[in-house]
Amino acid sequence: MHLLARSTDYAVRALLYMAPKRGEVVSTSDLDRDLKLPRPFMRRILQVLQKQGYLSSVKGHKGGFRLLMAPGKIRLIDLMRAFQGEISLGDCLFKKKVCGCVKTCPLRHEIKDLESVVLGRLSNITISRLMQGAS
Amino acid sequence: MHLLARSTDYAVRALLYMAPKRGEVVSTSDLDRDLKLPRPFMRRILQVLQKQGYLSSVKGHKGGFRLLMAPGKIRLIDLMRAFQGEISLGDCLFKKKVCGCVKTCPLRHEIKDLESVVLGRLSNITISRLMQGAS
DNA sequence: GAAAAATGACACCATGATGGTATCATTTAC
DNA sequence: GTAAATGATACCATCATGGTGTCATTTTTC
Repeated sequence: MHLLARSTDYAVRALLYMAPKRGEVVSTSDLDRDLKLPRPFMRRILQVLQKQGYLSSVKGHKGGFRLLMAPGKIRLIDLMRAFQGEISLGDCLFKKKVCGCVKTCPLRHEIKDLESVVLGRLSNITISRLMQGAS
Repeated sequence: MHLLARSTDYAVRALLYMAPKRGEVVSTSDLDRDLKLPRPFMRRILQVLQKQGYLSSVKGHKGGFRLLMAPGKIRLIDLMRAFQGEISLGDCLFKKKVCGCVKTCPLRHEIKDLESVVLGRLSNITISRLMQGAS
């Protein structure tokens, strides 16, 4: 059971790498050289981060990506959503087929409860907080 | 992202079904008739529950399973472990390949933290508690 | 102007976990 | 003896994930 997908993890690493270099253009090659992550996969991830507004892209030779958002505003939960979809521990596994017991299902209730706890904590984890934590 | 696998969910349903019938023998057919879950899959699940000591089995005609353990002692976390393996949100995704930063990895630390919270709450959820919650 | 180095946009593939089925042997009530 | 159950497994289909590859376009640099 992985809470974080690899893609999310890679994204975090990339952002942690770029955070101190704010304003600078960082290319996939830079990431590849320093972080040793699978390059084409990383490219895809950076493109997502760009579309989500975390990065701006610079095309052409000497191009790359630039960090747009303040590290304190980049929340882990949002990255997870971008790469893994909505985080819902508590969705009923059965779409109307089995249960019917939407209201009464005790499991659903307990897990939904837990979910809000998890989401709450994940919301507090930001890139800048992770940067501090690395010390 | 599913915290609970379907197998775990089925197991819970089966146990909730059997709990009020304690002492009685319940067969796969009974479960099948009343809970409308995929029968051969259910069989496999009951066998696991038996091997784990939750149920005893009665072979032959009119056979089935009998609930052994008190509903208050059956914890969701243990069922999850039985059907989904060890619940570890925080394992590093990379086995020595990428990181090296075992101590410093900030993500790892934060998630491990969250993990203990989740495990703690899951440990408190028992079958009997779910029975009450259904009211 | 041409080559090099970058992103944009996809299509594609391999693998593993999960959900689910099927089969055959054995046991036991009637 | 037959029906109805479990024991034990082998098997299969589907899907999410991780990862690769390709082609077009852009832009710097010479």
